Amino acid sequence: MVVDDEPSIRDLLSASLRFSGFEVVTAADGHEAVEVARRARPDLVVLDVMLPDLDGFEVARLIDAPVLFLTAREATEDKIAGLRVGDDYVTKPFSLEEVQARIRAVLRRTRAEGAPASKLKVADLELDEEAREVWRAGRQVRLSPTEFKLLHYFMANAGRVLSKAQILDHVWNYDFGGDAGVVESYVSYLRRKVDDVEPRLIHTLRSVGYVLREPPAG
Amino acid sequence: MVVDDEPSIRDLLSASLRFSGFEVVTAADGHEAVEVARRARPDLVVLDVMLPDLDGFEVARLIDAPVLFLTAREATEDKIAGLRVGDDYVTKPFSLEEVQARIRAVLRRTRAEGAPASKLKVADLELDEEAREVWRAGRQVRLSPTEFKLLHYFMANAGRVLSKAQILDHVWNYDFGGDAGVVESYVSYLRRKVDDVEPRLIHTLRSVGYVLREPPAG
DNA sequence: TTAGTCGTTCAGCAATTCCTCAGGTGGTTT
DNA sequence: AAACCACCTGAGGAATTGCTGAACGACTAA
Repeated sequence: MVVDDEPSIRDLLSASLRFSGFEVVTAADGHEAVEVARRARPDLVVLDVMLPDLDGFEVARLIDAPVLFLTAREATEDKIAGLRVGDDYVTKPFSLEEVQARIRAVLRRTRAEGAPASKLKVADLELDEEAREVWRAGRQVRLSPTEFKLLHYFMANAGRVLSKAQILDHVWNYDFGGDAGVVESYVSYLRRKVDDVEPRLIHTLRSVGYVLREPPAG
Repeated sequence: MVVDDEPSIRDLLSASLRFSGFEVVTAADGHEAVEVARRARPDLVVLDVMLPDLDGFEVARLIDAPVLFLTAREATEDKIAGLRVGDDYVTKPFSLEEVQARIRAVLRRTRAEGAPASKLKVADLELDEEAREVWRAGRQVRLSPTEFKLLHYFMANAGRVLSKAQILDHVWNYDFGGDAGVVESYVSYLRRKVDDVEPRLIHTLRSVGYVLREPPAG
């Protein structure tokens, strides 16, 4: 369940989550959230702390599901102490990769049982979401946060062609104002760190975008 | 639904889309777009960013359908960050092939389920729109963007005779000023790259045009 | 404070792509 | 056979696109 009073944020999150295979319901304020949650029984709630009627933490108390809070970057310090065990938070403005990563982390912790491996693997490139580790050809590679998010997005969409605009939309914060040049820079960093051996996995499709995939045999 | 205030663009797009089997409704400004969309419930909206009354992004917010934006080549950089997930954009001046390719891509992403293969095949020549790959006689072939668009147009119209004027209208931008000589050049490139083995698939019909088809057995 | 990391921008260079043009080829007409 | 025509293709210059090193400020840890 996605709870936010701004329609643009609500749409952004629900479209992105639906695309990733989640079933999504939404609510625009605290009372609606409580009501919808009672009927829909969500596995997890993405909840803006700042709602027009109720405080996000109050809403969380009335709902029996783990919560991922959305909070303004300033108002964090004093609030995060109020998190229940199992909950987590993301600051606005966020990137979709960030939100989805946190959602998966919360669900993983919650559904303690049969923990899914949470490892992505393409050829001899491996990424462990949980441990935040990346391995290429048996060697561990250190990545910065943005490099990690970008590589994760590539690996989660291995074989699919991704435009620079798509990458910008998913990996960078939704309010990022810069141009696609920064994507080129980070692809360059990734190539140096994790794609400096054969077979090359990150391929440029000129004036289209990039793909991460094992090159075809022929 | 096609939304643009210039009648020439509106007609160009709606004629081309109708010919390809889409049902099309049109609108000339933002308010009309919102109204028409409410009644017609389009699966997708092709929307000029620059409208006389409302901003294209505002219109998009008021319509519950994925959007393919049409934007001027300059005004892209700062705007593409404003796309919602699932949306896409094409810069003016565009080619009809370009627009149709993007439309198909958006619809494919949106109707997540039962994704159609999106593969074209003629004899031992195969083209995968999604992966942007081309294979001839089991070998993968690398094509430039224009070569790819041209081959796609040929394969989507396999067996049909295409005049150079038709090809120019579909594959090249609508403001292209040059002559048909460029089509000859690109047909030549294609022949070298994908039609260098038997059976020959691209045939010249002198003073008529070209056809892509498997030659009859006899 | 200092050193280090990170995110971002930018400019110069490299690679690719686009298009034009002109000479050559081969078919068609006179 | 000669003249004409449509077409093919190689060459090359211009433009576009992408890559990467360098530099900057913000931030963090020691």
